[in-house]
Amino acid sequence: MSEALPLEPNRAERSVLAGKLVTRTFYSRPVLEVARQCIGKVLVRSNPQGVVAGRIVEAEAYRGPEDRAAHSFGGRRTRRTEAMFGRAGVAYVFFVYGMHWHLNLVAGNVGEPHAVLIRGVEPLVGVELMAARRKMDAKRDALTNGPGKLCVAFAITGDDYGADLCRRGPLYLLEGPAPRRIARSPRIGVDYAGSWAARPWRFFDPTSRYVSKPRPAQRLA
DNA sequence: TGAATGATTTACT
DNA sequence: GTAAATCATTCAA
Repeated sequence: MSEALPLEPNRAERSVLAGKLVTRTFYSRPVLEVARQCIGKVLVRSNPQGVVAGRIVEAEAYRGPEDRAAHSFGGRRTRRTEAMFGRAGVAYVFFVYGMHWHLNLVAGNVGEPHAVLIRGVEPLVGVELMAARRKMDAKRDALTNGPGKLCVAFAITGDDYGADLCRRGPLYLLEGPAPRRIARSPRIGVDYAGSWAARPWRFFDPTSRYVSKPRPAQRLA
């Protein structure tokens, strides 16, 4: 991308990156708790272009096999969903609408196909690199306020499928200050799931600018 | 083998 | 506000 990058992390950025790794036991719990408590944790991406990191401000729980909104509904186990059936603390990455990647954290015990979709992140480290990838100004909320947008900013693709988030590799999660408040609502974009769509399994920090904006169709509901 | 669709984003009227 | 972009995955046949 840009030849001027990467920049060395500054003092504040180094402080963020010095945080403790989130351990696998955190993920090996009920998916609703994982979704709620991952708000405030810090997602880190490290690759040859540089390091970017951001605070998770919005996430949704998907609890297969009973949850009709989950890709693992009905116990569907395929090449795509396989990661959700394995150990917790790895990345479940998938491609939708012919153009967007989405990142999930695998949760629960082995054999329980649960996952947490990351929908919004507040930039903390490498904002200029994110802006270059997004081809927009670094100050805009739209940089990382949606599941597909943040995957572009973090350069997350199918290559990250199954990545272990519990060690300092290309993609991992660090502890961060807990938010003052956590709000919840129904999940976005899962109207096909009948009554499951009404369950308040979306969690977010209501004070953050980087929570995703509802689409027109959502606004009417 | 083919048709339908989606855990969305962007551009445009 | 609406529509286009664009393709892996899924399911039916």
